[in-house]
Amino acid sequence: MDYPFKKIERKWQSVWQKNNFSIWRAKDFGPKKKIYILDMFPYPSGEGLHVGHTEGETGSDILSRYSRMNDYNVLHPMGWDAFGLPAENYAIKMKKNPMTFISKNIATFKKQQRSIGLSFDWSREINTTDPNYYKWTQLIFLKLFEKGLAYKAEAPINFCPSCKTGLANEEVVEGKCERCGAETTIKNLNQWHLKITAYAERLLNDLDKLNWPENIKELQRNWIGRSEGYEIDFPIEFSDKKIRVFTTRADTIYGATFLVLAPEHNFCLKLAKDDYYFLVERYLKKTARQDKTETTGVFTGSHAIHPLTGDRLPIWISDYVLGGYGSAAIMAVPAHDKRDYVFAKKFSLPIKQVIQIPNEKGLPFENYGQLLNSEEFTDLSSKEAANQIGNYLKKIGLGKMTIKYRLRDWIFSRQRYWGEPIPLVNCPRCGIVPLKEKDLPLKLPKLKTYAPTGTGESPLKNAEAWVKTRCPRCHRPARRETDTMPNWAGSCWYYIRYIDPKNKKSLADKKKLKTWLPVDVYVGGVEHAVLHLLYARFWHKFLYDLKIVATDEPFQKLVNQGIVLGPDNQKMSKSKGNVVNPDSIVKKYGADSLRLFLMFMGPFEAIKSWDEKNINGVHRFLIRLHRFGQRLKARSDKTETKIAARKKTEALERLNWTTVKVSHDIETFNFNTAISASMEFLNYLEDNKIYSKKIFLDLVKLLFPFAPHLSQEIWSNLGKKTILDKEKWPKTKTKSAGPRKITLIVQFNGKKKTSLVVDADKEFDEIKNMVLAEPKVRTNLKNAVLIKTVYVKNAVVNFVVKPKTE
RNA sequence: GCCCGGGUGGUGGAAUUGGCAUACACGCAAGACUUAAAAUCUUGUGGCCGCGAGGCUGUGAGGGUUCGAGUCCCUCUCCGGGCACCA
Repeated sequence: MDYPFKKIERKWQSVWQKNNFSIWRAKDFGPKKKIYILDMFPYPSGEGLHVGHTEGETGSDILSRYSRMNDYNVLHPMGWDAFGLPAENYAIKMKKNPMTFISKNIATFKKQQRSIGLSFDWSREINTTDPNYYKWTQLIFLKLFEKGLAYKAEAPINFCPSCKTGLANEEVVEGKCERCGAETTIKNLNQWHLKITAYAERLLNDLDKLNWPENIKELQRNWIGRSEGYEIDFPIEFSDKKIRVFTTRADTIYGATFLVLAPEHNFCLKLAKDDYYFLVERYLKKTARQDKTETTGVFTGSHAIHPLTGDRLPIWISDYVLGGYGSAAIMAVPAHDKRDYVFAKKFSLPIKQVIQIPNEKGLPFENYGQLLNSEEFTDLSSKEAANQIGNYLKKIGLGKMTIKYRLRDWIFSRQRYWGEPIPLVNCPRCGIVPLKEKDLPLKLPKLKTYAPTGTGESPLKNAEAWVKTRCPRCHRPARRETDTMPNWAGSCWYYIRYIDPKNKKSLADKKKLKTWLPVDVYVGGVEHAVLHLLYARFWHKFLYDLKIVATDEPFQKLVNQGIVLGPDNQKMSKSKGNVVNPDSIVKKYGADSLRLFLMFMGPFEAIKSWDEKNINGVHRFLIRLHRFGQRLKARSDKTETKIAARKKTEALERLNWTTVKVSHDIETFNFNTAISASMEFLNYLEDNKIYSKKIFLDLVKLLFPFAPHLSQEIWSNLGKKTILDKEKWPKTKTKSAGPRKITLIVQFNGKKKTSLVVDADKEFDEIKNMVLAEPKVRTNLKNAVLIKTVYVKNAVVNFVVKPKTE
């Protein structure tokens, strides 16, 4: 028989809702230990909550409810990352302000979150598009500007022709716009940048301190891409100028047979000799860096002088050398670099081997062999040679050690409407002038049309009345900056605002910040590894330098929920029509079943595919749990005393074990095994007819974080008046009272033959006779010669034998 | 090409870190209840051999270390993810 989940869930949700959910409100100051459990706040899209959100939010909810019962002061807030393109596109289509769309969606999201029983502290709700919120986002930008970390520069940047805006490096995935999937192009635009590269070293080093999944740390390390190497100057023949190259392989310098400049290099045209000028000019014009497979290049006609050998090295131009990395010029060592090799082959340039490659097959080019053909450095190891050659170059003034990063500065302006306006003014007299703090927030104006201009400029350009202003410094007529911030800006510091969401004087009160930061557990998807998570760390470190926050990292522990694929094993998306809406599951099976199902599908961090038929398993479990509660209620208290003492001791021991297991598994996000341990325990109670209210109520407590509605219902059905959130988690004992029994495994040659129950912590001599008396042991020993006996206390005895030979 | 993960029944997945492989659940099969079906309950369920007790075999492949390997080491292979003319 099914249980009345609809009635039960409605009932307890309305109890929790009293006083605006005050039971889940975090106390800023108090004697309890704090824990800050944070979800990556969602973008309130028109599609509503999907099972991906639900999975992560259920996981953090379980930990939050568990923590409350373990006497923690829990901060578990929720809010809305509401700037961004979908709302803007909707606004363009409907000719309405994006806010109307956002408000409606937020209402839907909240209703859904309540319907699955998520225990957020709603008194701290925030919304990045609220001027009372983005006032502070703008203030942080002004601080960055003040410290010289925000600058405007014309640079070739990624541009999305469909979204009609510039993008950050991080927003381009495989040459496509991260948001809309259109192919991006490179455009020269005058854009605001944030100098994230100034923090590269710290962003890299501090990863070591964090309790994050190793793969995410590795993604950030690769993205930052630190390389140690040398800058080496190659004098140009018949000139006093030098070409500076960057290499991580100074040891291969004797193998350099030509130089290659990126087409963006300043010297390209200057170096082009008469006969070659036309060719070079043509090459520079047509190169578009589209085709990465074809090797192209052009000779300048000039030569450089090798700083050690004095050889003449031809200087070439090719787009396989990048303009934006290193010094946009390389020394080509075709014998030991694959790309240089391909280029040398194509244009018949010399190849000179300078490192021993011991084995043709399997060894990488970077293999640290010994040097060949390298004058006094010959026979040194590659590593040693790099040092010595580096030192020598330094001595003669042609080289120095240096560190380069792959990380680029963050392109921070967007030519769109629905973002925080950049609070700056262009004054014909004073130049770029920041607004005063008292003039924040600089609110977005209402427009007639929100469509991008198509000229590469923001729609705000059209709001003439808003654009026209006066310079904050000289008070003469001036014009506002019309670019807006990217949608990542608001999410860079929202976890700070939750701590003090209504503060009118500062981002948040210092004392409160000190109480709550850092975030102890941050739950979200892996897709933000080099976007939000990198940007937020950058801003946090900046705020740390301003002494606004007291920790140098925002998120101590990070947990990624694995994505939930659709039933077809494809990523859920509207266009594929495989999106599963949690509402339909709640309707059919109830919120508790949905929660349990999501957590039982597999490890929290693993990729899972949605297979609805498995929901029967957890739903049946809840039915049985409910029924067991009903049965207990129907019995008189006298029945309980009838359970045999031995049976009861065993049950208590199993309960203890289950409690330890479930607690551990919640703390480590192994929810699937916590649930199976609970299932096993209920199976055990049923099979052995252990109708003990006391024991069962402890199981109900263990299940409360997972299935709060039904657990609370059973709790109250069995005569308890309290709210489970305020109850204490069952206590565990580390040692059991009586003599502990263990199951000893008996192996022959490492293979299990039998097992027997013995007292724990015994030496082999004490139990030897018992073991030898086992029939299986006797027969096995009879037919063999015993060579050795291995005994591991409390675990195993292994008889090493060989067959009797006749 | 480089860097991370991962490969266990028909399926999702367990295995306290070197000590009972396949817990828990799905599915399937048989049975009970039912006029019937659904729901529910009971039993069985890695493969091979055997009526049976039982035996053999088994965690992508091959080798190694060990009394003992899903777990550690080496070689290979396949799958997933990330980065990529980054010098």
